[in-house]
Amino acid sequence: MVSMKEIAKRCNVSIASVSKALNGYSDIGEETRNYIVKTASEMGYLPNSSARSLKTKRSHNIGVLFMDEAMSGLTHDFFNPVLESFKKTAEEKGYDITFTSGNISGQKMSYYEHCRFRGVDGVVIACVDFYSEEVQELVRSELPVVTIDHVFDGRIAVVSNNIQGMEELVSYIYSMGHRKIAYIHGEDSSVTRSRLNTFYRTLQREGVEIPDDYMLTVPYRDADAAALATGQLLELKNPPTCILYPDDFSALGGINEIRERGLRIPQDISIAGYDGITVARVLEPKLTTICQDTAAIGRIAAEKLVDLIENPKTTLIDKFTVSGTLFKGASVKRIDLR
Amino acid sequence: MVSMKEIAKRCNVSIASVSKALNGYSDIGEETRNYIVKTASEMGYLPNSSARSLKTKRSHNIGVLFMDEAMSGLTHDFFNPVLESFKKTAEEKGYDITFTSGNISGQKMSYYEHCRFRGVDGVVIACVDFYSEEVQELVRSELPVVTIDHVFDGRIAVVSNNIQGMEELVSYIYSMGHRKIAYIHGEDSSVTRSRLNTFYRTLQREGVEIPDDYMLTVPYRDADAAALATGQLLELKNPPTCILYPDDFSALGGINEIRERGLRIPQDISIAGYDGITVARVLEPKLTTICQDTAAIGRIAAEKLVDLIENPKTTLIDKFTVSGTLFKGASVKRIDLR
DNA sequence: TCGTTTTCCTAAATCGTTTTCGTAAGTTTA
DNA sequence: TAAACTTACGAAAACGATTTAGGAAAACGA
Repeated sequence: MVSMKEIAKRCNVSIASVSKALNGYSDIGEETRNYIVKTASEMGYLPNSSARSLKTKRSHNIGVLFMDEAMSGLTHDFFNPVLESFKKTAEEKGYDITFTSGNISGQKMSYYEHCRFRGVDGVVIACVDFYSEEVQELVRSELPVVTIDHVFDGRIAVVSNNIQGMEELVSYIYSMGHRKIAYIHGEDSSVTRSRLNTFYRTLQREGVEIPDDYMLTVPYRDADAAALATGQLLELKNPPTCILYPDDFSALGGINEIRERGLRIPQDISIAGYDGITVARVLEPKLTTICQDTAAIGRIAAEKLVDLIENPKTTLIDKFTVSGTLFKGASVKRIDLR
Repeated sequence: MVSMKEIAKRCNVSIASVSKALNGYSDIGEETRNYIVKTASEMGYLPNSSARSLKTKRSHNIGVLFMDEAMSGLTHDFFNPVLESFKKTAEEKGYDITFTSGNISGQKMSYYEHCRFRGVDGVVIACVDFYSEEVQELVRSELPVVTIDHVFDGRIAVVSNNIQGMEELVSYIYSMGHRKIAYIHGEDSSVTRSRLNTFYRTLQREGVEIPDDYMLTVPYRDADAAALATGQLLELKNPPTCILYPDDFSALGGINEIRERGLRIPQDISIAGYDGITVARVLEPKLTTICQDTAAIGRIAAEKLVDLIENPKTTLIDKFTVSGTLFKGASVKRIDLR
């Protein structure tokens, strides 16, 4: 590995001059700089990031904390494109992405310890149990942090606009003539609460009351549970004309159950999902859903985090809301109001 | 940040002793060691990985190189669980995962340069254009490398057993009475060639000849192209009784096309996919497919790479083949042979 | 011509570790 | 009791960069 020292020797200059030439400092002569830069590239020089980090305390590395489980309404199919977009943006700004999980070098570490050990410049948190002690420790720490789909006081958060999304979805379904709308929703989390609240509010505004037995709780992204719940709804004396699911994947489970009972979508019953995962747009009938703007969520999270890292004093600490767009699939039928 | 120096001062010992105590060397007294370890943990000491890497030339960091595009038959839905499993195994062995893409710190770098810059101990390559110059450079380098689903001479590779998988799949379909089997296959790659070859060979052994117009090429993971190709097959004078798809996702496109023409699966036509992605097991009729053992692929890749990193002299350089398992979904009907 | 400023460059300290080598004390052996 | 080992520890040199403080030479102003 060729180091600055060797370049210095070859060029008959000091190491300091090499450093300055290579890093664009001003107090170095034009000729010397060119000469040094040229020989450096000839020698195949590459900076050593460990040495650099050691000295500068900046690693140009961002930690990503996310679990594979379907927590907080952020499902895996949904988070992947978010991470992809985050990675792309971060890389453009010169940062690498490292996963920070529990244990390293054999011994267990907390997330926070792991981050400190690796010397990441900041952390993005998503898809985890935000109430766990470990996450709390990280959020309370001095590290720059951005959270996705969860808001902590005094921390930057990027959240999908569940209020707008749910309102648009429910309004659309209402406008299609549905009045008996059931909602199989995910387990409790800030996302779930926000959607549930908007569901009730939007319908109440239209004067629609939803009976309690139209509301069921299932885990996110659990097709079987969703199928079961769907069966329950279909067996009601007064079944709904439309069923909302916690996410698209769950909706797939619902589709199976509905078809198994010989019913057709949307002729016999309408359904809608949430998220807008890829398969939802491939299947027939195309699923009516709210497409999350995963690219924007990832990009904004990366932009804000890098901004926070590089300009800690002036970066606005706030919640950034990203709106989804309603996809009007064929899974919701227009009902004639007699 | 509390360093060894501070611990040394507090304990009235030398820095060397602290290092020895903390890293389990033998030439340190039992009492001193305990005292040092105790104060270190009291002071909240964490090693500085940059300093350590600088000195030891080992980062305990593994680079992951994979593109989001659907190259080489390794689709995204399929690779995700592989990466997940890889990550888990690597972490258990004390390694972190960093994505190594093209550019860092603003300037463009080749993958190899990026790896050297970050000082990763090894690289796993998957899902990329294995013939690109950049990948070649990496593979020819001195870095420990493991590739997934592609074999380079003198390099460790973990590949899914396409021969066994295809053979099992085709034999099963044959045993269900199908003789007119069409194969919509992916674009050329070593994976595709291996599957194609096995497809022909297996059927030939049974004395079945496949007409050329039963064979169509589409990009991997392109539902629309698969739908188009499906239409083409259905319009043949002598249409097949069963269609094989390059992957499960493509099969979804086929399903749509088939249904749009008023045909039922499997009553009117049988289909089969490849990979065994999650949705394939949720949809009805459940898709007959080869379930890749993604967990094993990721785990073995990580194990081999770590082994290669830690024991370069004795690690077996070889190709490790992981078999998939046939999932007999309802999408293939039994045909009575009259 | 002399002092002042600017330009270009270097020496050296430092970041937090690991690791080699030396040595003093303690222990064993003959 | 002297010689030969062990054991336990420390001093110091790396690793490869960044950065501060300062100095020599050149350029400048009067």
